[in-house]
Amino acid sequence: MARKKQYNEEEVIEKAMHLFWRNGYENTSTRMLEKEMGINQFSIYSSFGSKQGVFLESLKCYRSKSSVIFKKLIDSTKGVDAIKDFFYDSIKISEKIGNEKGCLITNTYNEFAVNEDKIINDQIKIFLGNLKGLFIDKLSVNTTKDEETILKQANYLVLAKHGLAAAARVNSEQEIEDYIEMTFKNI
Amino acid sequence: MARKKQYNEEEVIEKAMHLFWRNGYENTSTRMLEKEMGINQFSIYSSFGSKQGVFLESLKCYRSKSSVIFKKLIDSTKGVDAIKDFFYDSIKISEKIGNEKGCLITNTYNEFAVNEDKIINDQIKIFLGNLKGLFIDKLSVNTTKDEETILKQANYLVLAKHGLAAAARVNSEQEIEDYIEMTFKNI
DNA sequence: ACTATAACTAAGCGATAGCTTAGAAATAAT
DNA sequence: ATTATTTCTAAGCTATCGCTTAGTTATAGT
Repeated sequence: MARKKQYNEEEVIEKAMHLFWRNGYENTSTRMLEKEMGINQFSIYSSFGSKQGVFLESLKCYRSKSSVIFKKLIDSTKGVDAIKDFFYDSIKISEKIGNEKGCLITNTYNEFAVNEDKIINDQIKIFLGNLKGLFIDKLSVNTTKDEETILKQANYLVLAKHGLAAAARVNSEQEIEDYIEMTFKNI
Repeated sequence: MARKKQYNEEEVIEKAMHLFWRNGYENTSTRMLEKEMGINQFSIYSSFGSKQGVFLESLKCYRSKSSVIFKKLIDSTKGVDAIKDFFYDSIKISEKIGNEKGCLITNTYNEFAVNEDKIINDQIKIFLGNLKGLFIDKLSVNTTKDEETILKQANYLVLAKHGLAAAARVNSEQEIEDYIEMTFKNI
């Protein structure tokens, strides 16, 4: 009964994700989005409601793109080494997904820690909470460790992942490898 | 021959520093600055030239406020333990300086890694370069370590400091202590 | 007391932000 | 072919951004 959409919502969100990844949330304007996504502001707003809506969909897209390495981590029986692999994988997947550096989640965490937007911060908290849960699972493979140690190490690893994402933006491959190896020496 | 300034530039910059610390650079407007600093936009611009000028002076103020713990690190002969003390001190001084959380330098690093403002990024690079140099000095107290190990460990510690600043914003005192202890376990 | 000069206030500048809307264009059902 | 409905384009809305300026007020030197 009516005209069809001339764009695919998943496709344009992927383009938006790259823009947010490169520039951050605040430094991405709706004009930049309409240029990158290839559709008009009207279409953006009718499909996603708001700039925040586009961003939340972009986060969803990011999670879906990186689900491969999460699945690998979940399925692994290697314990701590599975987490170490995950650290290496997370660098590789960033290059693969979009030839971008760092991690969209960490960038968002850093940007919104100061900003405070409840909806987006909740998303990040859920994401990091899940990550910590996964780390706890893998650390628990070693049954000689008590619960307290496991919790400490999981907290440590989540924060180490932040350092890794920061490193990935500017440091060399060798430095990143050094950082990962050093991190797991302490576990 | 003329009227005198009704404000002290150092005093108003300290107020600006707190505002930038809490909100970040982009999320601090000149209207917010004039309210917090207690002076008119005209006065801000005649004293500091631009918003960036106010920020650069705020960074200078931050460095001067935290110089105490840097001096302690420089003067110490305790080697690696001096760096660990510095980690603990940096948490304490953040509370002392302004009852603020995290680290203005790290916040700035995170915000401008995406943004790219050459002058401000240079300031951060200098700051982090100096920090790494200090870490190398202290690690070198242990003469059994080869140069390569020292460089790796210094890089690691600079990145660990990022994780620490992130942790300081949200985590509990106990979690922060755990993180620091874990970081220095194998150094 | 007068004057020159700097610091003050408050209004406003152009640019850009997120978002909306009026009207034209397209299409599935009749 | 007509119609109902949705998508599209392009212009424009209000708010806020960093920054400037016109005009007033205060003060040190004469």
